Amino acid sequence: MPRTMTPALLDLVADRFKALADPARLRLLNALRDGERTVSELVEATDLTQANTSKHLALLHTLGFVKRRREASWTYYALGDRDVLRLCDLMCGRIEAEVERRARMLE
Amino acid sequence: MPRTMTPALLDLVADRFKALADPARLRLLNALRDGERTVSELVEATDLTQANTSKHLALLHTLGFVKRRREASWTYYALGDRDVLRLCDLMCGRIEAEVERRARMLE
DNA sequence: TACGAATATAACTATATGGTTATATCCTAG
DNA sequence: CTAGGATATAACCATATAGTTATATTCGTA
Repeated sequence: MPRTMTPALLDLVADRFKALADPARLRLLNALRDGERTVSELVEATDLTQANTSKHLALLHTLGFVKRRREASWTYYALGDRDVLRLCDLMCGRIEAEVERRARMLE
Repeated sequence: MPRTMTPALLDLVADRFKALADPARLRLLNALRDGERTVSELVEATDLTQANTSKHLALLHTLGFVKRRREASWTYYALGDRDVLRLCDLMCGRIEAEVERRARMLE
């Protein structure tokens, strides 16, 4: 975080964290782990409705978390870059640490 | 992100991203960059109301993003660990990259 | 051209949550 | 033990948004 966090920059950062702050969107990103998928494949993989899936994907795309490629009548989505998973991994690491800390307190 | 993202784990991750998905809380974390601060100092630094500040700090504390220490009638808050800023830096890095990409497209 | 599959969007509702005001709690001084 | 400062909590309202249903769009094909 740069020292000079203007209110505008703070809003941008907050918006991006907000995009990751939803279980449905995290499921979608996780489903893209192994490569690109069509919307229908993502619907299948995540158990979300088609409309809901499209809406979430649109948001993730706007913020660059996923990229897309049209081919015939399908849209293939893929992770935007490696940062996405790195962010999630960092968060998971925190949770693991927390769980361990709690386990140790119960010993 | 581990391969097996159970719904419960997804909720935990989402909750943590949600904590960072608010400009007011980001301001508080940023204000803690250089070390611990009392609540009143944070109120002063962020222009939030006292009640609002306390509420946000309570949430950040629950999730381990800040730690606190009571001394006399003051509560000193500090960053929970280095991950917090690392997460924000990653996000800022994404934004910078995005801005640059856009600038290049206008050339 | 008309149809159907794949995807996107619009309108709506219900819920979650950020900010405020008011009050409670905790601590120290006198 | 009372007063006052520092912090936390409660109750409330207004807004934002996730999910749904319905419809629009886009594209290949009969």
